[in-house]
Amino acid sequence: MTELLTQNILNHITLSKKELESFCSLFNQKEVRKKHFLMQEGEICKFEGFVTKGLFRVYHIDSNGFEQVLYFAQENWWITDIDSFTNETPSQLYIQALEDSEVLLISKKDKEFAYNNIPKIEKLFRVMTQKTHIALQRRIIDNLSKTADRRYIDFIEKYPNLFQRLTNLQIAAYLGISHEFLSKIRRKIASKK
Amino acid sequence: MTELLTQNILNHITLSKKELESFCSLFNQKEVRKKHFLMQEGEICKFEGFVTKGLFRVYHIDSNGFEQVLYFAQENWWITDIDSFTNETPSQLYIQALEDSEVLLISKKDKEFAYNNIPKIEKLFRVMTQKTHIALQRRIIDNLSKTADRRYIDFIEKYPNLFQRLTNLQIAAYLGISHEFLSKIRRKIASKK
DNA sequence: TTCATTTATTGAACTTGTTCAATGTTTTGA
DNA sequence: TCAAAACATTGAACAAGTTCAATAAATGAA
Repeated sequence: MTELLTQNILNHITLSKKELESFCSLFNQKEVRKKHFLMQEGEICKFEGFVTKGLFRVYHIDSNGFEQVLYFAQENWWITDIDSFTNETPSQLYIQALEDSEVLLISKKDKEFAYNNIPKIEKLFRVMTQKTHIALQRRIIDNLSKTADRRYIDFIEKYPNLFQRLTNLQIAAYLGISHEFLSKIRRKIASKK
Repeated sequence: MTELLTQNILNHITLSKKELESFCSLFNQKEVRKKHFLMQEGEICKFEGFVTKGLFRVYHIDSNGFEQVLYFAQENWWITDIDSFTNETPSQLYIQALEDSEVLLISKKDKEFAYNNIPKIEKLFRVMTQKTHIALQRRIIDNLSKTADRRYIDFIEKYPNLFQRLTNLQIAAYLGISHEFLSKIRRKIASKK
């Protein structure tokens, strides 16, 4: 059940079998059915999660009612609202399952316990946060410098697997364009082939 | 010389005087004159820096020759290319002083030394990276959901101090719009008052 | 299977932002 | 202090992306 999780951890740092077991035992499995929410706006995010099955979207609804997707999380991805979780403030995000899904959740208290009792866990999350940080920086530059066509093509190349599993509505909300315009981009690309 | 730095650290975590001194001693001061570069594209970023005086911009030049500003760093801000520094890959960024400036630099080797010998330093950088992570997430959502007028007004409100010190060219490159268009936004705002 | 719901496509009119070129203003360095 | 360079503004033509409304296609639940 925690195979994927242990693999993911060992991909970032080295842990003894004992440390690994101790850390993994802090997680609880949860099933989330398609369209159901792991968290909604206004709640305080009490968990950090690791997806073992299915697919989630993390999104925001702005003052005009438009949805912006911050990221998608499929198997082997971590998921949380780091802002709400860290500062214990009401979240501005929704986390919704786009397929029948399963996550391993760790509570804030248990994560603190891990930080204090398994020193390398501090490093694990520093390294993971750094990686996300790098990805976010790249996305900001891409959003500033690239046209929507280019961002769409890059998305397909970077996440061919997600592309298969997502509707164009979801992809448009990630790229920051209307789904009608995405449709026109798709036509243009198709006609070029 | 390291007063600002110690204050900044104590803002994030608790350290004994000894730990603090030991960590601060790993930094070297460097002056960077206006318009000079702390780092340029293609170099491998060998340092992490803390600005004690002046102002820097961290930016990228895209394939069409346009500049995108990732962030500005004034006094009390940290500065690095975390991607290049972490992965030891050639940087895609420029770091340039916009005023006569001073930074305290720590090398990768000394930072590793600190991680291994002052356990709380691991926590310091985890906490700092988390905060940046949160800020980057907010910026992505803002870039996706807000119009240029709104982003400009928000920028002024959020960084009134930076607004004073920056040219409109720099601000436009941060907002992701042409400086001509920023000029038109400014006229529109001025006429409304 | 079927019918309701969600998703995708299309066109026309519109808004936001860019590009280019010209002109005026401010800063800066010798 | 003064000329050169950098910065800021403006208008006109254009390109990128949105909005709205209509229709078609795919999906899903009973």
